[in-house]
Amino acid sequence: MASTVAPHQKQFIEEFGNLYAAYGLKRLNGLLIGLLLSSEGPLSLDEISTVLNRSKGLISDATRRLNVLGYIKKIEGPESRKDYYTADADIFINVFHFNMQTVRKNLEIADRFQHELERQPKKDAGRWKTNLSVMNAFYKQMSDFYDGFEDLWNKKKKEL
Amino acid sequence: MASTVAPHQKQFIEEFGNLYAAYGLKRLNGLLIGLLLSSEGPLSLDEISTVLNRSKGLISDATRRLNVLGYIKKIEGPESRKDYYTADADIFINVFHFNMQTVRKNLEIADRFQHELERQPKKDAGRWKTNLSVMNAFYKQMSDFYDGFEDLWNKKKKEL
DNA sequence: CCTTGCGTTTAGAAAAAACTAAACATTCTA
DNA sequence: TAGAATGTTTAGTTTTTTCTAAACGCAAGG
Repeated sequence: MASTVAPHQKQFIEEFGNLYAAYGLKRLNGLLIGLLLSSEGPLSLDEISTVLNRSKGLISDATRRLNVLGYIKKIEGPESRKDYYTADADIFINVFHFNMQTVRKNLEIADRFQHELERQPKKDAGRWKTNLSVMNAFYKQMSDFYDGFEDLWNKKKKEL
Repeated sequence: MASTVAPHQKQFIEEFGNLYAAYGLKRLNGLLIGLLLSSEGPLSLDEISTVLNRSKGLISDATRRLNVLGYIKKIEGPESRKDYYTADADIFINVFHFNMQTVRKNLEIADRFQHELERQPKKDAGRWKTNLSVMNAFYKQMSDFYDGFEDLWNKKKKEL
């Protein structure tokens, strides 16, 4: 497998890095995922390390984490005892699940503090109360929407 | 206005800080927004600075940025020339718009590189091509969903 | 004008994150 | 069983981010 990469693949990888960075995630994770998405076959640690120009230890750590998150997959190398990595087919939905968690967390917080304020009614918390119910309504709707989204995607995926 | 804060408001503020941090955004922004959401009236720079225990310069900078993003609003103080800040009523939808941008960016990238690969057909880019079309389909659907979400929310907001 | 009360900018300190190089552990191979 | 090829852990360095303290600028009121 080539340890270097064509110009527009390089560009794609960079875009992914930037995307992840802009999103607050680790730039390196973006680079890694961009690389695996645009590579024909699975890549070894050393290959990734060379292309991305990072030390082996760092890549070892990054791949392990991304593997746990379900963003990339470890492949048993056929011949040697090398590990090979490839982008998980469900990577997009898995990243989406991460977002979903945040939405659920928002909803949970709104709920919790709404109950808190009811249980122990404070004067001068009118604004807070109002904000909590808007927050609750918003993330409830979003949560429902996300469920709908996932159902639809699962159907569409079968067609592809 | 009180320069200190009840225990469970403190807790709410912390939750918001953690939420933002977990999302990759600045923890301080979360704290600030949590504070404003749970405060009865607008707060001055100095009050925010005291409650969050950060220097005035830092808070000055943070508020200005959040104001530009539309997450918080500057209120003209009636008596003095102090600036007062409050959480924008549309804060949740505005944060949502930020996500939307990322989704659109993903879609744009998928599109762009699909065209790139067509224009200049590489052999051994089968995997990349497949991934791009999955990516395209995924973020297209998500983009559509987001539009639908926003329409529905605008309707629901009128009821509240 | 001079002073006072405010928000902003800035230089640099402190803390956190990203990264490297090297030691280490494990497993295969000869 | 020694050597080679691998992935992991660790200690420490570099880079980036966050934050403070103080200087600054500007407007209002005497």
